[in-house]
Order: sequence, then structure tokens, then C-alpha cells
Amino acid sequence: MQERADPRLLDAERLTQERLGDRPLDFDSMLAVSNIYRAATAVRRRAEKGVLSEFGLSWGGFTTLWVLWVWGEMQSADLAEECDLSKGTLTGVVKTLEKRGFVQRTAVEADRRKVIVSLTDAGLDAIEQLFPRFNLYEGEMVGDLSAGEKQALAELLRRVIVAAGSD
Amino acid sequence: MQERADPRLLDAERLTQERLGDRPLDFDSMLAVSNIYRAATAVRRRAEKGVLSEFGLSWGGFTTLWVLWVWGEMQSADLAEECDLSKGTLTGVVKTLEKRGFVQRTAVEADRRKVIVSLTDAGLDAIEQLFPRFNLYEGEMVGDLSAGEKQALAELLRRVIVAAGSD
DNA sequence: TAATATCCGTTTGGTAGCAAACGAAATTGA
DNA sequence: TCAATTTCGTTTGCTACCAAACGGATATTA
Repeated sequence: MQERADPRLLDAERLTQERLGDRPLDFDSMLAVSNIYRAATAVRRRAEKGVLSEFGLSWGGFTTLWVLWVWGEMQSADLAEECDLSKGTLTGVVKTLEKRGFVQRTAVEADRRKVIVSLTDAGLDAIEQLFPRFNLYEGEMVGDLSAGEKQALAELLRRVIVAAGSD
Repeated sequence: MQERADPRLLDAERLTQERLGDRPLDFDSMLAVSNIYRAATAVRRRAEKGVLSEFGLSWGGFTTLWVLWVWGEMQSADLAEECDLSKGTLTGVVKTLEKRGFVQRTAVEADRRKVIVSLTDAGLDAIEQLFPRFNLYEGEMVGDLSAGEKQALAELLRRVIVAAGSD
């Protein structure tokens, strides 16, 4: 068994099998997890070098703009939660977006501890222009997959997110 | 159509559909890509907070140890390539691993520009102990999936990696 | 050989990311 | 009402990450 290397395996996967194949390991889980990470890195890098760089945005900056666009202005803590960032990190990302003129921070009168972050007109312009192009990129990156396969992929990942997210 | 929200959708996905559902966007690709990223983040965080923290390792540090374990000692540039890191980043990661006593750097006599990175005895001990436990974690994180589903997931991601990696 | 070009790992300067500590502001409770 | 607690966003200190610049070492070519 395993006389021939599986041609669908990436080089790194194949070598791993050769080196560790005799150990009692859960290879299915290993390959699934490592490919999740590799795919995420590839996707992020591609997007950042492509569309996002034209707008001077990182992945995190883009995500933040996108969340504000879809959900509307929100308080800092909720924004961090929704962007899946720690609140400390969000402070930095918002600071960068402020420099670019894409978002603004507004003190809340009723509770002076709170801050509302919202898109500026420039920020709205940017995301309205950017997102359709980003979405085209997304299409290219998963372009090999049929619609059904994309949905299946999303669904499988959804279950991983739930399982990995609940400690 | 879409009268009822799909119960399998995560909250964020559902809201996105509501807010952007009337626009001509490629939702299948969007959900696939964003779930890839969310899953990777969840998986990484879980591993770093769990097993990896016990050994004082980041995801990148672990990956580096793992590559050296599977492939054997290698020259810096090749190690960076295999870990999917820039060479500048690798310098930092190796520096941290050196502090922990897990790897060592050796000058190459024949070509004094080059540096070979290899596991120390302590590094070998660490990865031999660590990897089986890491692998159990991987199993938990994708534990909801059957063996066939894990393989299908890995295969779908493999195609994304190839498509997104080739610019 | 020299001069030039290329190759290697490191350094630099920037953003991103986290946890934990912090200070100001609100809330609770006695 | 005032002290203790909780809840905010920010700051701090650290690692990670990249691209680009750098400087030393090797190759190339004249």
C-alpha cells in the first residue's frame, strides 16, 4: 500500500507521509488542519498583494472596513468582537484606518468610556469600490471549485470553526 | 427564496446575506474564503493557547521545529521556503528557538554565506513529545468530521492553495 | 585577475497580533 | 454618599510577519 505517491498530494504532504507514515498518527486530521492554515495564508497574501495594496489596506484593515459597512457604525468592543480581534489590536487597526481617513472615532456623550467607530465618506467610497473587486479575487482563488464544492467547503469549515472555537 | 435563514449559517454569514443579498456578488466564493480564514485563526489560537504554550512555542516556532524534524537539518533559505515564511521572518523565529535551546545554527565551511539550522537534542525531545499531542489537538479540532470528510476538506483546500498560490 | 553581478542571511522599519496592566468612567452596595 | 467593583478603550511589552535595504561572500565575465 502507498506504493505510488498520491499525485494529488502536495510535495510537503507527500514527504510527510514518507517520513512519518509508520507512526500511529491521525493523518487525515493533520492534513486537514495544515491545509486550512496554508490555504488561509495563501489567500491572505494574494489579496494583500493584489487589490488590498492598491488601497493601502491590510487584511485586518479591510475586514474592519467591511464589518462597518455591513453592520454600520459600532462601539469599539463590538467591532473587535466582530472582526475577531482583541480590543488592543483593534485600537491599532482603527488608528491606522484613521490615518488613511477611512474611519472616525466619536465619543459617546451618555457614557464617556465608550467610543463609536464609523466609516467616513472616504471610507464608504473605498469599501464600495473595493469590495466588488475583492469579491472577484475571492472567485479566482476558489475558481477551481464548483458552486457545490464551494458550499461544501464552507460548510465543512463552519464545523471546524465551531469545534475549534469552543474550548 | 431565502425566506428562512439557513440554520447552518453562522451569525455573521447570515447578517451578511441580509445586508448584501441584493447585490450581484459571488456569495459562494465569499463564504468559502472567509471561512477558510476564520477556521485558520480559530485553529491557530486554540493550538497556541493549548499544547504550544506549554512548550513556549508560537505556531511559527512549532512549524519550524516540525519541518526540521521531518526533513532534517537544512539551510536557512530552504527552511524559510518550507515553513512558508520570508527569510527575514525566519531569522527572527530561529533566533527565538535558539534562545529556547531547540535549534542551533552552524556556519557552512564551503560557502560562508550559508547557515545550516538543525534541531538540538532538546529540540528533538520537544518535538517528539509535542507532536503526538499536537496531533490529538488536530483531531479534536476537526473531530466533528468523518475521515472521508476530512479528506474531502483537505482535497478542496489543496485546490485553493494551488489556485491562490499561483499568481 | 579585477570589476561586476549575484546570492545569502541579517537588519531595518513598518503593521499586526495578543495578554496583561492601566486609568478614567460608570455602577453597585452599604 | 462614598468606597469598592466593574466596564470601557488605550497603552505596554512582547513575538510575528513582510518587503526592502544592506553587507559580506561567491560567481561571472572581460
